[in-house]
Amino acid sequence: MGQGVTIQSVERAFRILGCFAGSIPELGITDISRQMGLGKSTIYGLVNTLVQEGYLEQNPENKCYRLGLKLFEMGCIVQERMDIRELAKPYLKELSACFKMTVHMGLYKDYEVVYIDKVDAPDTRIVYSQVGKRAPMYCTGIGKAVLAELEQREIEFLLEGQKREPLTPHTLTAKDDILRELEGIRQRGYAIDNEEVELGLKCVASAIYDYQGKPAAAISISSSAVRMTEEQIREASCRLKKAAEDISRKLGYRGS
Amino acid sequence: MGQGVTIQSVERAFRILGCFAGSIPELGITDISRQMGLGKSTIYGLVNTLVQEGYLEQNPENKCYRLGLKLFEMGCIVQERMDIRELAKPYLKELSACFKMTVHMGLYKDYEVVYIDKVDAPDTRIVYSQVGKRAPMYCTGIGKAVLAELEQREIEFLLEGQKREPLTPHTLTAKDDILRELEGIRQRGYAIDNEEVELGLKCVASAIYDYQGKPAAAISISSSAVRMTEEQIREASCRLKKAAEDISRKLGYRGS
DNA sequence: AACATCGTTCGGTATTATAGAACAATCAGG
DNA sequence: CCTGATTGTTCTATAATACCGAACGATGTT
Repeated sequence: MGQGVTIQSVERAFRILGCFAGSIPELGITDISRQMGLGKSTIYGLVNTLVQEGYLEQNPENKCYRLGLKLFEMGCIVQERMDIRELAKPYLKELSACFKMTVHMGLYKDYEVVYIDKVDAPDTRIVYSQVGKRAPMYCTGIGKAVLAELEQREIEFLLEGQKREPLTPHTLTAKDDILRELEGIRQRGYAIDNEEVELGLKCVASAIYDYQGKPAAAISISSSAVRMTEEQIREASCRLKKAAEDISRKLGYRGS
Repeated sequence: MGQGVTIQSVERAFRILGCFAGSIPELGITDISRQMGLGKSTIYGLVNTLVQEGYLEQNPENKCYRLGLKLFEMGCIVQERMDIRELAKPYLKELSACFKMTVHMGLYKDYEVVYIDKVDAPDTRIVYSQVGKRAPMYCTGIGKAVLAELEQREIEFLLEGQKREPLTPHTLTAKDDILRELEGIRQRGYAIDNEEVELGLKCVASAIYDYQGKPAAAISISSSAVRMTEEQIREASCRLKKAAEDISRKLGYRGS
């Protein structure tokens, strides 16, 4: 992680931004000061700079701070430049429309999955949005689909390095179980999340490869467990694999 | 602008991020160094820190840097917390479906408009996305709708402070012309962009008020000039005003 | 093969961020 | 209405820290 030169005050500034990623959207100077373990005046200067740059804004009523619009603006720019996202969008839409289920796309980044897009099922009422969120590799459909296709060294490293918690009774946490599961994924060409992250929720996922042949992302079709029958899984996995292959090819992948 | 304490290195770090907001998505150390007018080693340290925090990432091929995924993640969080956005979404969808035109929502921020959401017309092929972008007040529908409802002092200050360029032959730039236009907007209750920002593009816009009664945002219906007939403008403005009022009321506005 | 340009490293210097105490403003409770 | 404990903010001395210029090795170009 921490390699090379680090400018202390800049690092601190971003750690302050990180404080606002939690569940509490508004924080005061004292809150931040406590959370960071630094003096109030130090935080004050940093926060002031963040406000000037538009990355934080101050609620004039209670003097508390919250994340600023600039982050939204910059986030939009990043979004526009993610060509894999634009490229995959029509496939996601088609899959969602075809199966009337929710479709996700996740990027492999820093040994985790970052959800970068989704298309909700047409009948979705409550939207439990995941876009922008991170998720672990070992128990999500998208995570496992990517994990299975990584180099053996990287798989080992990944499974060694992180602790795994059982999110449901179905979650695999033992290293051997996961390795066996990954072997199955490689043979089938797609991964299944069998209520491993949330009870009553199943999904099918398939990996997307970049021009170097490395798994860079994955797409998934998810639905309530009752609707996701064996029959549906067969059909969905087939269409999903086809879509993932097409996207990979458009990214410059020349493989199987 | 620059009030209070400023931490130099933090300010510089964010100015570096700003360099990537332009049209060139990848920059090298030397590029940034030139653009910032600072030594390479100074930039190197700052960029390194930005990479460590995930706000920049390095392309391993050409060693160049680009905006990092962390900005996307943080942008998504900001997006989630914009309650006005969630609140207005159904109205935008309905307006778009009803008129088969594109609907935008813009926030008033720092004497400019920031587009925070849109719903494309159903038949839209090319998507010239504006979400996340800023736009001037004096010539856009959303900008004028908000501008007209600001306090006279603020209007004066705003019109004094910025230079206005005619984007099309229809753009109003003279202060007196604009003041007269704003008077008309206040009387009608909605603003019209009559090909003032792009030839062949018209739009109707109406302001949204926050709980303090101040204009905080606006929504607009836009379409090609040929489709936007007098008849359409009458109907659209009527529905638009109704929607804007409803949204304002949900934000806590208690007014006319 | 010489040259130019790139990203990166190094170390002395003094600018700059830091921390702690004091400030005014606000709020809660008696 | 006053007290007392918060809050965000300002100030200042200190020394830690970010800065710069020059040098490095690696690429790629002429």
